[in-house]
Amino acid sequence: MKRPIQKRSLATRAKLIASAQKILTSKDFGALRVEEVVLNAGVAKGTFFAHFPDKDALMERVVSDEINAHLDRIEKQPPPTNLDSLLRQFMPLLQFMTSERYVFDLILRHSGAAAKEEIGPIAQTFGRQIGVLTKWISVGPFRKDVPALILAEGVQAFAIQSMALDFCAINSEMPMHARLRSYLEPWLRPDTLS
Amino acid sequence: MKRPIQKRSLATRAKLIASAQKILTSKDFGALRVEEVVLNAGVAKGTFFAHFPDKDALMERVVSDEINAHLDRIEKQPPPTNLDSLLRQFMPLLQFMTSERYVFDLILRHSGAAAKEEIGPIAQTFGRQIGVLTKWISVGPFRKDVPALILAEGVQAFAIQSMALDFCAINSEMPMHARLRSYLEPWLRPDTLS
DNA sequence: TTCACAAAATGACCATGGTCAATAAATATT
DNA sequence: AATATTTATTGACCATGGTCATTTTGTGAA
Repeated sequence: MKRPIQKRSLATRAKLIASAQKILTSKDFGALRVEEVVLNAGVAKGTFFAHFPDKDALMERVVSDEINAHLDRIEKQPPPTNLDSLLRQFMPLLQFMTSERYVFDLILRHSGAAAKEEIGPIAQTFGRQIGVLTKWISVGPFRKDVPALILAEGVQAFAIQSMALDFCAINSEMPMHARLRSYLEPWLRPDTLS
Repeated sequence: MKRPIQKRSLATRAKLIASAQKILTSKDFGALRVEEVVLNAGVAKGTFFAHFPDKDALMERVVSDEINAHLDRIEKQPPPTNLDSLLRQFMPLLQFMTSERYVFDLILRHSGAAAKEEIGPIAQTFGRQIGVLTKWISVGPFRKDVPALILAEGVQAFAIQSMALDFCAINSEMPMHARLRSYLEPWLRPDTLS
């Protein structure tokens, strides 16, 4: 017979997440160890894996919380009236995503839902991003000959490309936002160019 | 006083690579174990890490060899005269890149050179890709209002986006090449749209 | 209250990538 | 040839993520 989830279990999960967040105030994401999380939370290692399928799942949870906070802020703003303000509103989020190589790789790995499985928290934030971008693009001064959804997906692709190149030694003379702008101008406003 | 690398060392490295390649004829990339590689090559585990900084480095080597073979073929072809033949010529490469989740993640992780370090073999193949694309785009029937290099980088960004979405359960009803085409039409030929 | 049983937690154990002090094998110097 | 010095190899050992049979705890039924 099925029984509901005990509140003890919810408390344990909360302890694990809180423990991770506490550790992350003084350590990089990449330096976080499962061992440390469970020690700090006062539970056994096996308990961790009863709550999260793997370490990535916890990191996903923490990182997606951060991304969602950015998206909350972004969604509160009025739609941008030009490309530069669109860029400006998204930059803090991109900044976070590239704050650490580990974080960027984690996000990349989970930006699409894994095949045939349930959509993960990071993939969900990508869905939200597409939502905001689609709306903003459709009401803003941007090209109308292409569906706003396609344009939004393109912006996402260019953002990822810009972030990836930002980690690259060769291309580091150009700041990320400038690179992104050089893609988005011809993508979103091809008619304004000679 | 410095001495040249011994041929014994080169032989060992070759044995390791050959061993990996042999194993990969009957196993997925993701299932390859360092233990198995050294056993098969008849050397100790420590020897492996004297030749490769980590497992990724070997995988990079093997995967980049494969990519370079594709690029050799691609570079032999005449420049495409339209978008569809451009796509067709690149599809086998993209197919290989998405043949396995492990391979795609590896490629993503190493597509940009790691900061301040030497450029890796996979990053080099991305450089080659940009080279071919830039040339093809500049001589083909594509927009001229944007530098061909920027357009080429955009194609790469869209290719990655298409591959990533191809792994995604939600979006899998649309084949990769069709998705990529829907991005590239407005990116490379914005004037042909209404 | 007691019992039965499902949910939760435990920690010894495993798998695998990676390290390093010690050793062996080349090569240069005498 | 004997010795010194640098390069290459070795394998015991470590770090860390992850598993699972066993035990503990909570809860509904009697």
